[in-house]
Amino acid sequence: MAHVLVAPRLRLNRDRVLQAAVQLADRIGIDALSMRRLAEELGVVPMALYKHVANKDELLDGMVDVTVAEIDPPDRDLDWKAAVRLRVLSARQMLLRHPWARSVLESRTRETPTVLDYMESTIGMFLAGGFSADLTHHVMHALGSRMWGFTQELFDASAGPDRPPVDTAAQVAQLQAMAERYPHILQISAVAAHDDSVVARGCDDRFEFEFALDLLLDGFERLRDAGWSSAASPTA
Amino acid sequence: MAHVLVAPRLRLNRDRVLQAAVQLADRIGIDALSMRRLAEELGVVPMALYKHVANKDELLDGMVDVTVAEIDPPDRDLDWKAAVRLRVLSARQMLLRHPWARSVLESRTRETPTVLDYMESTIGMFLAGGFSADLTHHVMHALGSRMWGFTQELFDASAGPDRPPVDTAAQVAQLQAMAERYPHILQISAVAAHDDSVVARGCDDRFEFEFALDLLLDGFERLRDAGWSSAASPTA
DNA sequence: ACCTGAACACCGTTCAAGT
DNA sequence: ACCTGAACACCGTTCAAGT
Repeated sequence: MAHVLVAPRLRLNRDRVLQAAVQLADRIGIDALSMRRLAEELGVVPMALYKHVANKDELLDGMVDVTVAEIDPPDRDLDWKAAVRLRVLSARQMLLRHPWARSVLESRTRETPTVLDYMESTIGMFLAGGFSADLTHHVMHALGSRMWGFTQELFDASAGPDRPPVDTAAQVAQLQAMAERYPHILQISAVAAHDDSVVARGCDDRFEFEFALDLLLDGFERLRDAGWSSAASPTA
Repeated sequence: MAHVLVAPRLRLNRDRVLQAAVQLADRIGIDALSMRRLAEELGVVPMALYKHVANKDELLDGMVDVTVAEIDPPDRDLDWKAAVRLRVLSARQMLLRHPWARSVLESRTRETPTVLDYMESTIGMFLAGGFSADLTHHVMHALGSRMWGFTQELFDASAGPDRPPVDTAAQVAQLQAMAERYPHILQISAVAAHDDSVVARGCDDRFEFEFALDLLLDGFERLRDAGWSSAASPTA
């Protein structure tokens, strides 16, 4: 097979395994990435991988490390708000390059050094911006996965299976049924329908992401300026 | 086996299959839930399930429907903010009952009627509260998965495998290493350390959730009162 | 030190057959 | 109409053996 010729039995090591796994996931998706498939890709028997990663879980942890390390380091010349904003958007760019990384990042519970480094420097941006440790703690929680450049979108059409093509008559009938049962959904979808596609298409993902991010950052700033403390919080 | 005696061959139907799947997932977790295991639970051969759900994906969609239907309907006597708040917290309660539902909800891309109903009525709360369709659209995106009562927490310790118990000497050494490399992480963790456990424990999940939720709701209100429109948005 | 072969205990799903 | 049996093409991982 082709890949045996392309990769003629270089000695494996952990890094080669992780790099190959990331590239393979980029190409065939995370569901199709199995230890067996990865081994085949490397021209090696499945068990050979287990010398370099303990098991599949550790492989996934390693793949997270590779991708998180791609996120730009903080820009020290910017104020906290611009710095956080830019960095989160850099994380988002990384996720656009590795679409599978989101779900893997979500399912990980192991704190690898690379992930801790990322959190450490992000926390540092808030502290340097005059946030108390108390407020920074809650702000980091509020940021949550947005720190990694993603949020759960309502329906990520691109992540799903391709819809079967629907003929125009059926589409019209479907819309009429929708209009009756889900008038509000149609109403707010129409706002975003810049082009011909009628429902839940053409939302500007970047706009939505920055809208929520800026709403949060503005809220954080307001709390900081008001001298917010969890002890005096109205919701406590 | 016990379950054969307990469930002596009632005729299966889609609803019995879904209910059994939800209960089984509550008990053994979503990873352990297989078509084969579920069939065994129902005292039936695996293939018998395929008469009632097309495949595993449809089973998961059905399980989402069952749990989403448990979320309280909107309280019409409350103003929009209190109503949204209460409902999202009700969703959160449902997720505490069915911890597996979060990841399944995240991975679904099919809009089932139950899920659409939930979105429809949530959108309705904002529209009734005087939000424009335009703003409601973006507000729903900003809410994102928080609408379902969850957010990605930084490290969900409870979701991970049990940590091996560490002896005190090793723990002290580990803390010293952390203090050197991750001073900021330690600093904001200390704030939340109410009890003896030292790092990343004892965060009040409900407090964190409401902190971020209220921050967003307040931000939404501010934009509404300012007559926000995406056409005039500074980030556009 | 690194890789292999054969095996184990699982998956989801199809197809043809039973009642 | 509903359930079964046998089979297919996959998984992750262990263990003992090869070089």
